[in-house]
Amino acid sequence: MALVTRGWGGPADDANGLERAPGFARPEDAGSPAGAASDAEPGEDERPGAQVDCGVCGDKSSGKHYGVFTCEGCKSFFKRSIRRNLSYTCRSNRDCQIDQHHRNQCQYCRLKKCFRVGMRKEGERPPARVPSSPPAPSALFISPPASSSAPGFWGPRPVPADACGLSDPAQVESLQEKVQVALTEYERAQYPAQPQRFGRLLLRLPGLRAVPAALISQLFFMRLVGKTPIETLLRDMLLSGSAFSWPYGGGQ
Amino acid sequence: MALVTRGWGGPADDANGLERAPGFARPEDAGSPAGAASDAEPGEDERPGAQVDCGVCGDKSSGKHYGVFTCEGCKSFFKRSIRRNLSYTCRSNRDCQIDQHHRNQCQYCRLKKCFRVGMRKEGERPPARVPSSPPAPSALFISPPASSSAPGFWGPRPVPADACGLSDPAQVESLQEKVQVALTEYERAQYPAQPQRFGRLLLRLPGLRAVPAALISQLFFMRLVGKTPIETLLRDMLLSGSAFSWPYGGGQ
DNA sequence: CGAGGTCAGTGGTCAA
DNA sequence: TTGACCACTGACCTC
Ligand SMILES: [Zn+2]
Ligand SMILES: [Zn+2]
Ligand SMILES: [Zn+2]
Ligand SMILES: [Zn+2]
Repeated sequence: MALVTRGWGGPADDANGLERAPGFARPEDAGSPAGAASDAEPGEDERPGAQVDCGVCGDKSSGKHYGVFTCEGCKSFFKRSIRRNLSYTCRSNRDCQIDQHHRNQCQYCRLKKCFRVGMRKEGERPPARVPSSPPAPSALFISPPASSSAPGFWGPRPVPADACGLSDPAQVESLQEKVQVALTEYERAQYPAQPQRFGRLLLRLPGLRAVPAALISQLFFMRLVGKTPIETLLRDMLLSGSAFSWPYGGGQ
Repeated sequence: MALVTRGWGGPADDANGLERAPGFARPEDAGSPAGAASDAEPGEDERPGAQVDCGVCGDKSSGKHYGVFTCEGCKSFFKRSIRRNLSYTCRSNRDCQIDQHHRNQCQYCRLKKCFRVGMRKEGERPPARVPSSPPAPSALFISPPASSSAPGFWGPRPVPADACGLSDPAQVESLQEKVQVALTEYERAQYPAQPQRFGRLLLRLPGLRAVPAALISQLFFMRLVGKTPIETLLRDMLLSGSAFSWPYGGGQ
């Protein structure tokens, strides 16, 4: 089984995967020419009366889940991965076959396939009643509610003195606020009974600022992203949007 | 997600109950600032033409249901609860935030809010347009959204060094958090389009702490409360609850 | 308009 | 950790 770590952005790798159906493309189709994983037959989308197969593993689907027809297993797997922000690692070459009998062999490739066929956490078009609704609306930028481990957070007003190469205060401030808002939403969603959490967390920042960034980085990010400089990671995340791919997290 | 039990005939366990708002809402267990997103009152303003929000969770309402403007979700939830006589139990302190994104976190508090804003089966209080309920909601601590200038707010962790006569850190912290939560709700209600406001405000605190309390007091509170020491004012406010009367309520 | 019903989709559960 | 199972939710529909 694949190694597991917390915090992720998407499965990743070359696949830069996640590039959802660009503009207009049947979400189902995605499943086929995945180069590596080819199983679910694209063609047979919906025959009246015929059950649609799981877009991820080809098993019998139990309906549409997270935007795609999938089986109960893939639905639960995706749910758990999203919910707990799990991150997996492939022991092969990230091109493991994902079908009904092998879907549990590699979590990394299974999750990757989930994204590839278009599964998304929720934000978009959840039920979409009556209308056959195929107009695949923007698939770009899922605008994820922030990764739970919430990296990229810094200081209040002034640009941190030890920040490297930052120059545009307004831009920096804007980014900081985006992250703060994301954290607000996350906390409210995860701890609705503790409305004071966000305030408490925020007021820890000034104190944390007194700790050298290098030390913070080592204490908090080392286990998560290995020796990759957090600055590099953040830059990549911000620039690549949802297509971002995490470097390998060292074993947990 | 609150525990559920069938049939709530037995008034036995406190756990359930949720005494309906008989006649005119009883203050409900005071304490709880409960209300989340703009805790709307039954009276509620309703401008013709303007969309009214759900009185329970703040989501868009789809019309009046069971006597109150509510969304489809709260309407169905209330219907199911009443019809099947469901009884829920809160896992926290019965003061969970109920808004569009948290309404499913605690059924107990959701139903409680339904009753509080005036939802009822049907045979009761018809269109009774009479705002018979405005009688000062709850006597104790209206827990109003805090005056915008938000006095009484201080520092993060440690009791301010220049605070006079404070001795119980836990108590102080508890009060600070109450004020912070109040400010959160106020900001959310007043500036729904600026979710970052609270964070920005909170992060000003560390900087403000560097300014001598006496100066702060003079700059911010002088015009508001004259020469009355702010400490005295706060003490009186906290001790007298809603019965408190401002020195001379300086102009706006 | 609003009460009432419907059911695809979601979330939680818990043996295996 | 997986996934079969089932209660709950809420957008939509009918009356
Ligand atoms: Zn599957
Ligand atoms: Zn693999
Ligand atoms: Zn509602
Ligand atoms: Zn509750």
